[in-house]
Amino acid sequence: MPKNSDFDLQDFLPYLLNQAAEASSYDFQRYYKGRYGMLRTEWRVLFHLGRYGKMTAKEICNRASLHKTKVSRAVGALETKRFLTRTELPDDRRHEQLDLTKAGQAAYRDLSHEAARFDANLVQHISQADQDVLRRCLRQIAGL
Amino acid sequence: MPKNSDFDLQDFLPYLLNQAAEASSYDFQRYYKGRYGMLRTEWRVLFHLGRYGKMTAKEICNRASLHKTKVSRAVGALETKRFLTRTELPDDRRHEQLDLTKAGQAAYRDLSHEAARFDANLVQHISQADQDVLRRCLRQIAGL
DNA sequence: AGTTATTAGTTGTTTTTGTAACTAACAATG
DNA sequence: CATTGTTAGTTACAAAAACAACTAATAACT
Repeated sequence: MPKNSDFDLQDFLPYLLNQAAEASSYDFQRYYKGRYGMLRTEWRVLFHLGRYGKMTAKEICNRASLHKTKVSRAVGALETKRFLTRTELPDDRRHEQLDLTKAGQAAYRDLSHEAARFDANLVQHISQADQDVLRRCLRQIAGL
Repeated sequence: MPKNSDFDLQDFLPYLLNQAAEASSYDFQRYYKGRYGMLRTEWRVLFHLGRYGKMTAKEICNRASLHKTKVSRAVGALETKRFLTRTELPDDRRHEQLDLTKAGQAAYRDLSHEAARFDANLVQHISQADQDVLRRCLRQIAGL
């Protein structure tokens, strides 16, 4: 069985991407899960609201490429934790604007601070030039 | 609220990695799921056995960074599909050697062929130099 | 040998996802 | 202004993953 003709699993990009994504996500979990009992989707929603300001669930779906059911559940969980409030918009009562509460903003600041440190630590052994290439390639593959 | 002092979500590596990983994995599913009804873990186990030859479940766990329960269930599913056989090793009856059947090998060849094509397509707009940087960085982050 | 500890693998139970069907509000068409 | 279509969001159910508890075989210790 000649295996050397095949390309190696270590070179298969979806595999590599998953391994890298899982490794880095797993380590960062400890912050949002450990400190606030949040799920990954909740952390993403929180990040979007904290970073880009008040918006509607649909906008988060689009920006974060998340399915509406995931966002719906995350918003519900964040509301229960009193990290955000919903306000029905008078012009179209289907939309509801999501706002972080003080507690939500505090959690966002804390976590985004950790995220920046975490990120810096991840790439500390990668040259600036390579980091730029890496992020550019990832954005392209992700279709961002 | 000064948001510009914060770093952007688009630059957070775990986020980017997840987006890229999900986008690429999602598209490749169609091959192993569509053609053989396999789950991602099954595909990984098949790939390991096809690429690196017969081995034990534990070895797959270590090489693929997969939890033993996932591998156990994937092996069961692949056995049901008659893609592999188990043989208890006489020297230690806890281990069982996993071997691909003819059908398993055929599926592996088919899928690894598609994987190579898929991979080439993913990086078609990325220069060879950048691809090298990308894979090197990913391997480092993944801890491979 | 007999007890305890490890290791490989499985099974069961709980969380979390994914998918589809649903409600409610609005828009467009006749 | 009824009918049909679309959109935002929720809910219910099925598939999959995570985690813990378990069995069986071997190793280590006394």
